[in-house]
Amino acid sequence: MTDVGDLVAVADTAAAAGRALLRRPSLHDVALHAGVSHQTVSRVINDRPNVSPDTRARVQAAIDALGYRRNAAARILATNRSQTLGLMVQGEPRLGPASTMLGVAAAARDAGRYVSLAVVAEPSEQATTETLEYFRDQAVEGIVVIAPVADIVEVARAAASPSVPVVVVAAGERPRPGFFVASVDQQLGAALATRHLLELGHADVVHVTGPLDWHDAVERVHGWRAERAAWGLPERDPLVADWTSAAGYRIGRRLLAHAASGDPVDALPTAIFAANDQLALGLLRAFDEAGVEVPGRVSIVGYDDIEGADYFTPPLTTVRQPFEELGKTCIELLLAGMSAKAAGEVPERSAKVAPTLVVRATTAPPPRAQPPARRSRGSRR
Amino acid sequence: MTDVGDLVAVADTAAAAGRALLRRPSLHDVALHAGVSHQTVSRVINDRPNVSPDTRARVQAAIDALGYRRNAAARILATNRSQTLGLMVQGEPRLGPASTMLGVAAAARDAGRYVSLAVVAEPSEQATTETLEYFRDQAVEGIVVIAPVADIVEVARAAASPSVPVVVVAAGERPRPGFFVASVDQQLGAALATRHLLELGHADVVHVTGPLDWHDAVERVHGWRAERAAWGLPERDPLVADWTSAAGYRIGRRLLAHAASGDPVDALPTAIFAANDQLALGLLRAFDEAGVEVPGRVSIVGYDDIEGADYFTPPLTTVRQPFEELGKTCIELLLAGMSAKAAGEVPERSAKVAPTLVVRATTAPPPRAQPPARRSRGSRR
DNA sequence: CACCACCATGTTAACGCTCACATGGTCGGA
DNA sequence: TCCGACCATGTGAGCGTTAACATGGTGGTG
Repeated sequence: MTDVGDLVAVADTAAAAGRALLRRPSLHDVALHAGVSHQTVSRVINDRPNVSPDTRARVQAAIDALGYRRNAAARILATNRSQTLGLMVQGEPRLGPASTMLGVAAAARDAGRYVSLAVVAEPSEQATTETLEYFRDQAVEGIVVIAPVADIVEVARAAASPSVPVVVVAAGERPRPGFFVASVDQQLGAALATRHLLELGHADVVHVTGPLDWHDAVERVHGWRAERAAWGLPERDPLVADWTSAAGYRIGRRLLAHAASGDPVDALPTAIFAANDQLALGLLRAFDEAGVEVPGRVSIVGYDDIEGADYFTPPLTTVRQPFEELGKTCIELLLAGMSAKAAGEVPERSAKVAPTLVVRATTAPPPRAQPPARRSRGSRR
Repeated sequence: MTDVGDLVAVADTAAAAGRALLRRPSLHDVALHAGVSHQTVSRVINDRPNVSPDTRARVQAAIDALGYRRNAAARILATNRSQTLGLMVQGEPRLGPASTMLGVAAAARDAGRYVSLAVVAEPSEQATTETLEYFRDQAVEGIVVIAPVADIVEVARAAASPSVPVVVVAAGERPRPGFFVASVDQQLGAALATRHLLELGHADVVHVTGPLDWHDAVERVHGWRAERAAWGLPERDPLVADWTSAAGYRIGRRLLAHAASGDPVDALPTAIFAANDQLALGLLRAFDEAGVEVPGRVSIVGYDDIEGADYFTPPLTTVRQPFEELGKTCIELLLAGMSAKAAGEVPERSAKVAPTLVVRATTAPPPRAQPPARRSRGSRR
């Protein structure tokens, strides 16, 4: 063919806009316009050496004049590299995952990659597999899985093809070759919360946990356990709940009821670490209704620092997670994995970002202890 | 070339997995394997007529045997249709936008489209333009813009190429040809909240609004205004805040201070409609501190129904928005726009989804009104 | 002065798919 | 019996790019 000659003749005389309606300019059009070969144009747009400054300028001018942009599909086809990363999230719009998503997307774009988003509604094996196929069809070069629930990780891990690195955002997973793990250090966060309470002089800290099929929940339990052990406290079980305020409230009521029953073993604890802010809110409400003072009688630490936590009654001491940083970390791991793969290595790595404690007004020394001259007696209450 | 012959010979004997390491099978490989032409294979995978059942089955078998999957890039290059939708969000992970994102992604996938995600950090013209170019490079066929702030919409509208339909998620925008608008009906939501308070017998309803460069905030003001007008109440201005609890708290304090100053014009209102739940939380806190009873002395309605709103003290009456449905609506509009464009039309449309009122415990009849023959004293505390 | 390296540039062939058209066989009606 | 319609299938070109290799000119070195 073709009428490319005509096209370019038009382009030379008419405005670029006029042509755009006809067809987007190709490398070839630019080449004709600049009086060079398409390969030279390719060299210019890819910033390759061995092009004279003069030619480079002329080509650049032609590019600008025609409003040329490289065709991504053609490039992908020719290079067999899609420049695309898959981002898979489970369909639960909690704030953390959402923020992580945005962090991932932003970091990916900074790295010059496209991001393909896929939502998997239920954490079933089938849904996960379908999603991975969806990504495979796009020839994504890496996948980020934001998977708060354990099952989904298992499937992702199993289905991950060896050639495509996967970063999973999930605390507590072990990295494997080609399978990276990024997470907020939930153990640290939980330890921070627990330590804060212990340092205030509390004899013990109770933990109200989220559902135990969530990684984050399990890790927070670990962190709490470890910190208590470090202070020489005996083993004890957490109170298992879910993430809702209703559950927090229910547990608060139960605690109050047991304490009222008079059994000293079941006395109302002086310090509670809740696995998220909603739980803390439910506890707060239960205690408020019962006239139990926070933090006078019992101290509470939450987790997440949700919007508004600073205006709970009282403002909540909690743990804040650096989600954007987490997103960035995901991409870093992925890119590292990709280039390592290209170099023939198959590394395994994990990375954690550190949460921070935000002290507000739900924590104070226990009723009868005096933290300045710290000296906790064996007895409690 | 090629060693395709060898490849397929291998495929015939070895497992598909063995070959995959060498090269992903192409149409051609499948054709060879099935003993037909590549075009016939193409017909099968595209479900086109004029293929005998027998052949179809044989081809299908070959596809399965080789684990063939169509190469998206090649298809895009050949058809000049990317099957990709751009999803642009502003980098603020509030819950609404996040849920909408997931809704969009899910609906797009159901419609067989890929979703390319881009985050624009600041709502500047430059950032927006860059994002649109990023999409243009991928030849997206439609764009969803989740743009809570006015400016970004303007830019998107201006930059939108006529050939790519744009759906903007923004209340109050006017659709234009090729520029669709999807939104939660914020005016309705605000009216619902206002009406609820008025129906309880309150003489007036004050509105604490979000920042007025947000569409949603402005629309809620409109809805509140309209409902008050419908009840024959005189015009009045809203109290402008932002979305934070701190602002709600500050406004609550100001209201209390004015009321304490004794000027009857500035008496403490009996009913407040807050533009979101965080604001409502701040108000709740201010009133609680001052010993002003909610809902005894003043009723409050929030907006969003954030997690935990049911365990505020007291549980918050609020307005819930159907974000997932909104996401679906976006895709419907976009697909309709795309096919209309293909048919040569250039429609303009908008669609709204309806929020619902969730009545809980922060609303009650006003102190002296008697809908259910209640009779409370004017004094407080 | 011959030779080779090196630089700027061009030429050609994929990449894997779809589209438009070509081919050959089958069947029914004139 | 012959012809055209229609069906099943095949052929070839082209989408816009990159990769590999080819070419011709220039300059430094022995």
